[in-house]
Amino acid sequence: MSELAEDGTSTSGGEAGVTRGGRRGDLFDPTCATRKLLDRIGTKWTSMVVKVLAAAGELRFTELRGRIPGVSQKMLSTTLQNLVADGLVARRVEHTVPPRVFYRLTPLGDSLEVPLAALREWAERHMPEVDAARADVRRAAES
Amino acid sequence: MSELAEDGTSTSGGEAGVTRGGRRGDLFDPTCATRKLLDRIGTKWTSMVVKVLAAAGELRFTELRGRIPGVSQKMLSTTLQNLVADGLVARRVEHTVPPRVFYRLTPLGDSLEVPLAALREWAERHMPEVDAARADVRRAAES
DNA sequence: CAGCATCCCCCACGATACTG
DNA sequence: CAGTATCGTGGGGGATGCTG
Repeated sequence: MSELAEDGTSTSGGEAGVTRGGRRGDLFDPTCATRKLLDRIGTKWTSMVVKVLAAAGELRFTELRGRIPGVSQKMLSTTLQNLVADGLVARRVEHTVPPRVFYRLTPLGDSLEVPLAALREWAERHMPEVDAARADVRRAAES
Repeated sequence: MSELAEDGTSTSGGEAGVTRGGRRGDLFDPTCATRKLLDRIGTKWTSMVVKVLAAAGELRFTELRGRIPGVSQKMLSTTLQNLVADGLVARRVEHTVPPRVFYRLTPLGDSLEVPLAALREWAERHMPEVDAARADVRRAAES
């Protein structure tokens, strides 16, 4: 297994620093697959959508909304579009009146659910410790 | 980084008072330990720092910088502070001239590395499929 | 060397309104 | 019902300069 796969990116160098005047279509990409993935699942609702779909199998837009408290329809829509574009979620439309749209995980999405579930388990198991550590630091900083 | 200090504890004279703007009804989902975690590791450099520290054991600030292409001093500093505050990274200072500061994973941080590595493996294995799906969608949208 | 302080840009996200 | 279009904002994050 290869580790440290990321190449240099050459952030410093001749061609960087165009940032200030405004640049078009740049690619700042370090080709780090993990970071790209984390950028995706790190967006606020993505992991939750995946989780809910993994648990429920197939859901309609509104059902999804109902199971994800606090999400706006815009963000749910955007999140789903991204997931569909990424090939993680399949979208099925029934052209009735009113229309019904179903979402479910693709096999790829299902395979992502595995490491994601592991992360969830870690979170539920260890986040209390993290919070305790934070509280600790806060107290130390105040005195 | 996300917030986390919703408890006021305004030490009169301190700098609490996050109340500006007044957010109502936050704290929705009970299952969002995961989301909090993803907010953390979803920040641009966190997972990379954890990875590098997991591989190297203990590193100084500059060494860390050298192994994470593209990171700015400010963001590395911020990231490390958060990781230390979260109890995932330990900070050790040698009060010499010039000073030397070492960072290494705590046992807690090490335990996080496990699911994180699983996620990395998924990414390296399946991100090509994700990218292919994206390209596919693009082509479909163009015609 | 390690790291704050400052400025500023960009974009994820929320609220609201409208459509097929 | 299942979205799109538009506007506004907070804060993540890059660049640069200064300090102990």
